[in-house]
Amino acid sequence: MSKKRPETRRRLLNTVLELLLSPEHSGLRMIDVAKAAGVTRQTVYDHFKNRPDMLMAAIRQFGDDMDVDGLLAESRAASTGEARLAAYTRAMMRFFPMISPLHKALTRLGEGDQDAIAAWDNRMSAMKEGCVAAITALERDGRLRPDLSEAAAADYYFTLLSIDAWSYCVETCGWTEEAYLAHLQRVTREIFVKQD
Amino acid sequence: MSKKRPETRRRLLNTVLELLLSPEHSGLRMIDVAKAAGVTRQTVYDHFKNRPDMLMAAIRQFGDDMDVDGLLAESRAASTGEARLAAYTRAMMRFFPMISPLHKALTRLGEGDQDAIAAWDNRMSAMKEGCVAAITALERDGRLRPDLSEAAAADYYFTLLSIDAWSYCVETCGWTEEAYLAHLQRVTREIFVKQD
DNA sequence: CAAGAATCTTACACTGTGTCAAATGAAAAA
DNA sequence: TTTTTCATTTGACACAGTGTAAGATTCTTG
Repeated sequence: MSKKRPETRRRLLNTVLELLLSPEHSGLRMIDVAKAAGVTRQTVYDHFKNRPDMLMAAIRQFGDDMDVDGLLAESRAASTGEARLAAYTRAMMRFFPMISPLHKALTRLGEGDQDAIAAWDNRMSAMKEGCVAAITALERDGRLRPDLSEAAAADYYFTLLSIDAWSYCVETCGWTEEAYLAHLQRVTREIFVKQD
Repeated sequence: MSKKRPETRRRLLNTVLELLLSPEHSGLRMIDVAKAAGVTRQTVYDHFKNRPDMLMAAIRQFGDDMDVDGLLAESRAASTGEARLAAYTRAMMRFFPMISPLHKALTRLGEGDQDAIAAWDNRMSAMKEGCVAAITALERDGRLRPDLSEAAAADYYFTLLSIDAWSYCVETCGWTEEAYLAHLQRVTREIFVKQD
């Protein structure tokens, strides 16, 4: 059921993502995936247990195709807490334009595909660890605002790094990506970093 | 199709909300609504054109049942921009616990019920006007940070008043509602209000 | 009571998911 | 080259859920 012809599976997953990200995106039925991949509906079921399983596999592949480590390298290499915070924020802002289309596509599939959405949310919340690491580095430098606990600061930093907030300002309100990043850098500095 | 027996329609809408907000919430089929309301599936279709239409009516009723004007009175009556900003933030934080369950229920219905979700989003983004009003009042007092345009400040204030951010900190991370409100008051003041 | 409206009953058409078994076809092994 | 094997195809089928239709009831109200 899982690994018939790797090439076909690959093609199916690419097709799923393609359809999911296509502007129309009016449904995404199994038959649509099959047709677009030049294959029978049965073949889809030969490769994936069911719809949620197929979607989860597509999401996983999408994630794997991205060079996450490369994006995070600068942040991890930062020598000071402040530098790490800024670098992590910058990294996430580079991330968002890549994942935003898929994010929006997934939020509009509900009910039956709950598992797939959970898989995505899980990937997203891996970001939280980076938030914790950045705040921890800041605290270690003695530069975290004294009126904030490490946990609370990490929680709130995570909410500031919301893709929905980014999407609203950049995609809905027309901010440039640079303007949003600059704004967020100022905000995080003011909120989290102890001022001399 | 719309106005048969007002009492029955009312009962149906209440039932929809009840089921939507119930902890299990495993599906919400038309038949579930009918049974729970002690009525035939046909009767549901006698009162609502289809599923999205029914959901939209339920959402509308939910909104109408809330005393929005009462919650916003303090903000509208505020004499200074700073007071208005603080009052509006406070009002929204009183709002969120009431609407959060429905918000979560709606985000997990996708695809076919897109219209209903759009109706909800529309109601939510009415909040934006309050954000603009608060920021405008601040600007009028000459207390808006000079490095922020009125539009950009309103955009970002709106993202800070995100129910998802509230939900994450309060419901997921265990902040008290008071702590979140206090935090948000400090953050908005620091970000938007010109410091002397 | 009688008229008219709301609701019920039963049936059907349609779409989409998931399953099954046998037929086909193409590539690897003999 | 022939055989074997395995992915894919074909053409069903069962099932669940939505939406529609027509006629039979039951209720409200004049």
